[in-house]
Amino acid sequence: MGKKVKEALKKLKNHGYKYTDKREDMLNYFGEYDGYRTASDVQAFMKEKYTGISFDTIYRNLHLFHELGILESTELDGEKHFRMRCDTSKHHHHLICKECGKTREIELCPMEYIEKELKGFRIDDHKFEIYGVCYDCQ
Amino acid sequence: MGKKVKEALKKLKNHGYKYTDKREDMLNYFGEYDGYRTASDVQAFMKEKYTGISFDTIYRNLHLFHELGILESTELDGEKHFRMRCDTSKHHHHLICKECGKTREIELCPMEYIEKELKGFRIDDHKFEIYGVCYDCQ
DNA sequence: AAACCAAATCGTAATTATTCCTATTTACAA
DNA sequence: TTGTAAATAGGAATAATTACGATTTGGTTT
Repeated sequence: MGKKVKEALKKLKNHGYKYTDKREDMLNYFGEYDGYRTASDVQAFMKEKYTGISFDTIYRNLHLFHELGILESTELDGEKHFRMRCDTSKHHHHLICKECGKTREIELCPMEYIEKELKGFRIDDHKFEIYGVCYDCQ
Repeated sequence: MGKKVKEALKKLKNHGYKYTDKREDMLNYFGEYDGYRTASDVQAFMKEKYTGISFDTIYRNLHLFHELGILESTELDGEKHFRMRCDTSKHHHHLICKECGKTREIELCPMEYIEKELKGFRIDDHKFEIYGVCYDCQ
């Protein structure tokens, strides 16, 4: 089990959430995949072992993990995608493969270079993503 | 009627599509709003005049306009948003008000500054958007 | 102006991702 | 071991979007 999964399980416990084998398996799934996965990807994986697993369980846990900062998420083609949170210390953006969801971190954040254009707007959030096809998927 | 709407109607005709009053009204709606609107916004507007207008008509025309480059689109909170295409000549990005959908163009495109990070990826597209609340909505 | 035909529209059903709800089960603390 | 809040199953509900057969209409041709 990866370090991030161990930390995530500890974080769950610290916040008073219970340990379940399903949660551990979901976390391991993300722990072993360096990219974005949809709820439906997770469900497909979980069904192998837990044939009767419910939507509710998948979605509830995804949202919980996201709330706790274990996962980060984005929306691609109308579907939410989740991935294990990158090194939490630094702000970053991603290059995302539309085939496999795998990512590469982008160092540059364009917000640093923008000041004068933001006058009058209250800025809440921003998104910078590059989409394409990674080496392995080409 | 705005210049862009006139051009759009001409473009429809040039591509062999028919003129309809519904299309003209939809185009005028976008022509008069400098920001993003959802299918449901358009529908609400169109229902005022055409009480029985169908989803199909709204969506078909939105997609057609998008295909022809009359509208540009983005996805916010799981919902497609459309706006009249900005000056088609130059690549740009947007500051988007989450309240009213109105936009401000951003001059800077971060892609210019990124080269070394893209190796091995085939780049198809990118998204740079800033979200917040505009002056009028605050 | 009448006829014709492809395009446009209506009305509604189907689809997809997601959320919600209630009854039941389970983790784990006392 | 027992109590209880959390977690889950199973399925219904919602929301945005797409699909499709039947009908109507714009615009061209006769």
